[in-house]
Amino acid sequence: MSVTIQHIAERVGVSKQAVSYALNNKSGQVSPATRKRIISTAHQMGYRPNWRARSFARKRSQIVGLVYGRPADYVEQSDVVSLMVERLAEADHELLLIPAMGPVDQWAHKLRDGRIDGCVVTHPLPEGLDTFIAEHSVPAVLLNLRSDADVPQVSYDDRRGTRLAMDHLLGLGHRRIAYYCKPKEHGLHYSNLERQQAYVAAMSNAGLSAHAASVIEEPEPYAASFASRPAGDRPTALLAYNDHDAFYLARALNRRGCHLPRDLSLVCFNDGTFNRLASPRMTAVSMSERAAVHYCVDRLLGASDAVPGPVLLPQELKVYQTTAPCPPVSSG
Amino acid sequence: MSVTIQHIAERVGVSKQAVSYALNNKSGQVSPATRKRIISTAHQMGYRPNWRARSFARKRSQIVGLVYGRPADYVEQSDVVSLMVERLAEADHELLLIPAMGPVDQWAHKLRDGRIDGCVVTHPLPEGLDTFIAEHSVPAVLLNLRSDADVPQVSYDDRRGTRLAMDHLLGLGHRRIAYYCKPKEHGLHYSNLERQQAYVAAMSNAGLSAHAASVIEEPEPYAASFASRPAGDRPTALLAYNDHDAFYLARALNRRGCHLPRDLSLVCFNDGTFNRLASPRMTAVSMSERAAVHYCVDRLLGASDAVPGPVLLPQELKVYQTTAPCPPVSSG
DNA sequence: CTTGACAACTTGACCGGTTAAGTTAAACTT
DNA sequence: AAGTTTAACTTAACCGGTCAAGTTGTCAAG
Repeated sequence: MSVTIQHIAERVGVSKQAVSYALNNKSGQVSPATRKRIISTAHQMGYRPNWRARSFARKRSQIVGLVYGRPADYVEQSDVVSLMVERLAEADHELLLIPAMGPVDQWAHKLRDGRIDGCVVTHPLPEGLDTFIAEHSVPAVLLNLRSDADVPQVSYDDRRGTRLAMDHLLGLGHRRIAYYCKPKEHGLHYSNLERQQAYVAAMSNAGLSAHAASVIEEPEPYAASFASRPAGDRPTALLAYNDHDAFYLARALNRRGCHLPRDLSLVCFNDGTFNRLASPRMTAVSMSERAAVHYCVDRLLGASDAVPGPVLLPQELKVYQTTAPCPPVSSG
Repeated sequence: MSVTIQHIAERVGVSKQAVSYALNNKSGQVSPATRKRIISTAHQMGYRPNWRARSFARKRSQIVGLVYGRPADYVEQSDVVSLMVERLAEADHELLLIPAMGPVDQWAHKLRDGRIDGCVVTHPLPEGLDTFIAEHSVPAVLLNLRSDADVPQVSYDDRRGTRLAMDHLLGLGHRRIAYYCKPKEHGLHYSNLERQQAYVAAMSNAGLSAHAASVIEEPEPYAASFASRPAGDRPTALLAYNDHDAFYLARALNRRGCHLPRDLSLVCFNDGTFNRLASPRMTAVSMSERAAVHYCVDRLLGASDAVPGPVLLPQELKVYQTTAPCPPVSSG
């Protein structure tokens, strides 16, 4: 089959252990002359270390896993994936995708049977996975998730991000501002709660009351009702829980002749790939995904200078094309 | 540390090999009674096979790789990734992402050192990888790529797809139809050549000559020139090489007051995630990515009933919102 | 009563590395 | 010159499974 260190050893006339030492640069174990002979022989024989044997012996696979919901959820995480791959490549590691299908106890063993050296868990958090990780001391970091379990975690400062978005909308003169999300899908995620709470707080700070239709089931019915109401009887601005839902809503509104930002100002959370291609590009609260991913990877691989508690990353407001001053006719 | 078959063997009072046989359901090697005892002991001790040891001994990792360009390219491949993960999960395999960074000989050894059982290579094809794969008999399938090397490959019937799109546009009365792509980025890919050739053929079949501005460098300059010309002096329809470029163009046009499909009908290739969220949703030539991915995975894992030569998959036209009848004023 | 077949194990080797613990000879002390 | 250190190796064990080749004991056939 392929060349092993044994073959090299025979060719050079040393033991296979000497070859191992030489190739791994263990200083002071092999003479420079022998090392040189070994290395050049290895090169000339086209030796490639057997990855399976090596990870077996070293008890490390040089692979990091990404745990996420169903396979399809992964499309939404594509920015995270690409950033992770990039960061891992710098450290000579690779990324294994681990979809969380079914009950945790049916697949979570993958996290501790040696196939990965550690993992990043991202939204949605499979039920019970955080306690599983804590119980079995799986090297893991929760990304954009929160948990009471003793697991490293990074998330975003959604309260501050929400304030930025609300200040922007209020500054543009908007008064009837609603919060838009699909409660069934996102109701459980911390970010929805924090965004919604911060929204309510910002409204009351401004002397306004949270708009009635703050939680919306689906884009189509909402768009229909929105389009049928007179301009004075509907929100002039919306804060959307995420980009995905916001795009669906924008399309539904578009089809009914309502255009952004003419008929409605819209700010969403996430300024990802979709938005980079969208037209009009949405004003968005942007997460520093790069910083988050770097933190996760460095924490998993470095393990040393890690901040102990949960890490909170800042958010930024990116003003693009879907927010405009509140039209005077419908203000107040 | 963790429980091994040796521990189970000692507890039950048999050899570790007996445990191995019992747990692997090798029929006729272990008595049903013993097997039962072994399995229940294993279960009760919380035994999990060591994945590294197992893949070392079995010479299989149960991991399939996906080779693609730079980490960022992966965002465009997110649909493929999600389909692959899904299909692989059914066969108890996992997906490792292998970005193709730098010269092939610097990283291609990853494809044959045992970390993966096989791989799918997708666009863009790293230079020389096809011959590397052929020379070293790496189990691989090229997805949406063509190569003269002796490597299994799946691609799409772009000529037929182009005909569908052109028939649609011609049927709507369009006569001044241009082909839009960025030659620098996509010029080398087979699909660009085929689409362009098929476009020219369709035009001449219809008694028309290919529109002058058939190859465009960048969306912004094109949109500017388009917007500045009178309606009678510009294309009424565009066939875009891909969704990504088409979205950029649509946005650039939008900003200049040109709206789809009022001022221009646009058909693009690919009906992926972007399009699912876009507004207006683009009329697109859709690839059966699911079929392609299934073919790749099945071929890698099954290896038996494989079609020998290159496989050509059909394309479909999906009529959405960016194509409309040619306005009478500017026709002819 | 012997022989053969078969079920139900056990023994031993192996996968290809890594690592700890010798061994040997030269160099360096004192 | 004897003892100690050290460089440069080798030997042996191990990682945790898998798999081929024995070794029993039991039962049936001849």
